[in-house]
Amino acid sequence: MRMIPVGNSAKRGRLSSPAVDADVETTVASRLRRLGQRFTAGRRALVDALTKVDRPVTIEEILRVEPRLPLSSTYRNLAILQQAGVVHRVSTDHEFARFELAEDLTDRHHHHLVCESCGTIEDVEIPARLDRSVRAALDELARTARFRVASHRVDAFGLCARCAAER
Amino acid sequence: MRMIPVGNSAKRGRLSSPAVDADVETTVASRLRRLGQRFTAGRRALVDALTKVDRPVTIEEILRVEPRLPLSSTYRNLAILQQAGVVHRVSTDHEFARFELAEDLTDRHHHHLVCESCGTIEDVEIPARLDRSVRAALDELARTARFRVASHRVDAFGLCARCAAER
DNA sequence: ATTCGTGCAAATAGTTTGCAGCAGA
DNA sequence: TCTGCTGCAAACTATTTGCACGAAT
Repeated sequence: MRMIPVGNSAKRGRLSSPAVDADVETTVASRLRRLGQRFTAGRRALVDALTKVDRPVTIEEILRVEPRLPLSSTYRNLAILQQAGVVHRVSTDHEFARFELAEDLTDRHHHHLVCESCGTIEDVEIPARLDRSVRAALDELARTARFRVASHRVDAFGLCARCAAER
Repeated sequence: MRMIPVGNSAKRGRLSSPAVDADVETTVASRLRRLGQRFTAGRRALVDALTKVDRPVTIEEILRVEPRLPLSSTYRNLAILQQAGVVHRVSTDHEFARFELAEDLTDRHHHHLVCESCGTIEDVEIPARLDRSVRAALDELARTARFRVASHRVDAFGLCARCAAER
């Protein structure tokens, strides 16, 4: 398993300190409270870790950043945070599940470049107008199937720069 | 069986008979041969089962249709067929992996309506022009990340008609 | 004090693999 | 005949859960 540099999101005014955006903290706390759940240190560490990386990460990657977190609590807390709408689980063809912060916490509707070789996922933003067209088309098709669309996903699969170089 | 007519090239008529299209048989056989693999009865049964259902199915669903297939051989053969480019593995947020025939065998570039409640997936076709726009936009974004796009995916998540009714 | 979270260890479950026999080219 | 496919059972591994202790309200 290779080391992946933990890059910081180029978001305006984002802290580079270990602390999480106070805004995000408040939102997370209130969403947890809504479920009768507490915003404990372990959960804060998870949100922290996910804030620092701007792409979906595996549990292993999270534990590499936060080695003090026990495996079982991490699974349990990611599930809770997912229920609270704070974390989004991204399914992949690779062996490990990946997690990211929910879009409404990052204010960045994005899509994914999924490397079929190493499983790494990069975030990208497609033009808003195109995204709206996709959504409209899906809504229209869903109508025929009486399917209720909640969200959509546009992903690209292929080879990341690193894996392409290794060939 | 939901067909949504769209301006996509519907080159070949679909059979409604239980047997697999002879065309598909030939293609599958040759792709297997390319890997030094045989087109055995078990593999034929798998292709058969996937041809009959027009959506990604779980192993359990396959075995319900073809109960004579042993579990381990099914996993092994699906992996082989995937390598041969005959079968495509669809990753989901649900517990089971799902499989479908490769698009170039069905001549139907399609996308998915994924039910977040029961995990069932329906196929839909979005307008070809929109699909091309999506692809172009992803190619453009990928250029920046030096990512090589091989394929893309446009999926909708929500509630299928059946699950929506149960609420 | 009581409820909820934690962390270890053990269990679960989808998937993979070793191996002996069988079958297709 | 000779590889390679099959099918059973056993192994593997990501994830989940039971339980007793600790923390927060």
